[in-house]
Amino acid sequence: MRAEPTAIFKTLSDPTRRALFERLSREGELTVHALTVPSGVSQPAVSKHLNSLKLAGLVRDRRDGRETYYHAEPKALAPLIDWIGFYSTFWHNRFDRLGALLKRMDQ
Amino acid sequence: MRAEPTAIFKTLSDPTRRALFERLSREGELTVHALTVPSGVSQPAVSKHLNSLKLAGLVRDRRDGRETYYHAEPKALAPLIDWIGFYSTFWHNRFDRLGALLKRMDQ
DNA sequence: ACAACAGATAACCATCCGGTTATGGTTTTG
DNA sequence: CAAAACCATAACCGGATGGTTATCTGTTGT
Repeated sequence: MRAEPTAIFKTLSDPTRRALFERLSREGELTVHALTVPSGVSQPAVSKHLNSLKLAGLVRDRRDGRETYYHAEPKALAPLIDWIGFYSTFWHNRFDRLGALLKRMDQ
Repeated sequence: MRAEPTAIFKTLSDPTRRALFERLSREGELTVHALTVPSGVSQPAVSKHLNSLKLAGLVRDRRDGRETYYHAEPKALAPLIDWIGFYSTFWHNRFDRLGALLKRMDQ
């Protein structure tokens, strides 16, 4: 049984949500406030997006006083890479099961 | 300017649609009828999904009489891989040699 | 103590999305 | 030529989704 990539695809399909993940990937730990300011949407919207990302395993949070720090969890992208290599014969032939390969590299 | 992966994420986020792409990737050219039978949804639903995939560049079609053959366009997944490597430093390190591969493949 | 701040949740709303049935346009078949 | 087959499109419907404002809890600072 392979991991289900539907949730990851769906979570990353929203540009605002993906932008949050991108910032966290590049800048490390950030508070909700820091993420909200340049996001273009309201703070509740950001909170909801962060919760979606969290449910998909793409981010984690850490409470510190009245602030909550979020950080990206890039390993959660593995099912995506696995899917690309597994179902697309094009990539499959060229990368020989890229996902599995990268998993082995992780050790 | 990087390719916009939103459309690809969104298109692949639906399981029925992704299953169509998977079948076309594995089995090559198939008619709408052949795709409809085991899909679990109606023929118009399949046609609409195929059109979505087509708009995202993930499939192409070829008319032959009263039948329309669809086939996968796996190169259209390249922006996905590019995005993963670009925004996730975690995977970026693992993709160091991959970027060159992708560019060389573009011929 | 209290005012201000950080964040999550509730309630609501408009739009999008994936499904359906019905139908129309071509092409093949009998 | 008439009927059947293949596919696309139209029209419609219910539920999911992304946004808002309002509010609540909890924490910090004066």
